[in-house]
Amino acid sequence: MMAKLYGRPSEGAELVSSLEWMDDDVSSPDGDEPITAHRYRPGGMGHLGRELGSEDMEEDEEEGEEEDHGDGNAPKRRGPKRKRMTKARQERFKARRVKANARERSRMHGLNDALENLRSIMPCHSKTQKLSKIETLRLARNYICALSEALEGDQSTESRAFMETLCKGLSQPTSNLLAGCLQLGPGGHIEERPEDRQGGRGGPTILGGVGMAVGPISYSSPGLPSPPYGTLDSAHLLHLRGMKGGAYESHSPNDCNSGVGTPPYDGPPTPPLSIGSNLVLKQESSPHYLPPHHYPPSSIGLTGPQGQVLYQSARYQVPLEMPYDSYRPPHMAPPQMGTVYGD
DNA sequence: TAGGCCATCTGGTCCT
DNA sequence: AGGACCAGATGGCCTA
Repeated sequence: MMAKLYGRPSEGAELVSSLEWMDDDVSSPDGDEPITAHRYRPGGMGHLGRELGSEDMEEDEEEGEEEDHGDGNAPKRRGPKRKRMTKARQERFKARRVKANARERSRMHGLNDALENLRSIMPCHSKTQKLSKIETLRLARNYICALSEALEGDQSTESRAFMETLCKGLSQPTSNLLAGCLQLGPGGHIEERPEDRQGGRGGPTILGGVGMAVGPISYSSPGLPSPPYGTLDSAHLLHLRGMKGGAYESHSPNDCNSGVGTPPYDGPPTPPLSIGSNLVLKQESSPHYLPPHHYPPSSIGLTGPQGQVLYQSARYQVPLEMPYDSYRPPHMAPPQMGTVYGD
């Protein structure tokens, strides 16, 4: 009867059957037990179509008072006698419901758009392994905390602590994605690799023990993990380096736990870079621009129980003992405006 | 097959 | 009265 408004199979469906259900005795199909929103139509989608107190939803009582249902103890329903659900009222209700559904869809799409915007400014995102909603929110929260701590000077954006803050409470796959992003760095342009599909739910463990508690990032899987893929917008982090004395300087420490005491924030001098899998770095001219850096494997926990390197970027195999700055590949110089990394 | 994630429908509540 | 927001519920899709 109803044309599908969007792609989802169930969209616009079931309304008619809901109305049909509404034509049944409202008290309950099998008795006078109170109807709550949790009573369902068997096999159908959605709830018993009923709006308490709504004229349109007042039920068909053409048989008069509800039957006894054979249970003499059942209390009689109180309140005004319900009017019959006429055809016209059904139509009105239907139209109203359709409108409400459309509004709700649109509202949820707006919410999803906002979430997508949030994803796009996360330090790490992959074309093929999209962060789930909950993971996006968690990562965003962690990102804010990590950046706040970095601004306080407690930790460097290249530190292990920064990574740990970033990974707090994230799922294993998301942590893996982060690790992969950090590992691949600016040259890590990944385009639709088949392994991408495996990095999703329950993928191989790289960062073990990263739970709600702040645990050490440690490798917990015996075999070599397959590399997670994605990209890290490390320029995000590097903005920080140039911010001392800049617009962020006045940003006082922010307690991630209390969430209070954050002064008004004027925003960065340049909009946050949003670099997807194509890694387009286009803000070299920004006064706060700093070239992307690369995390040493040891800083993101890609080591075995004995500290051995279990996973390293194929491009940059470096000894773990080397300080980070000493092995930054020479080609990590600031890219040209509009540079597209990758193949 | 179980579990996670998602889009959608739905009824209730609050607000304008 | 109508819209926004919310939470509960369903079924579909996907992956391990």
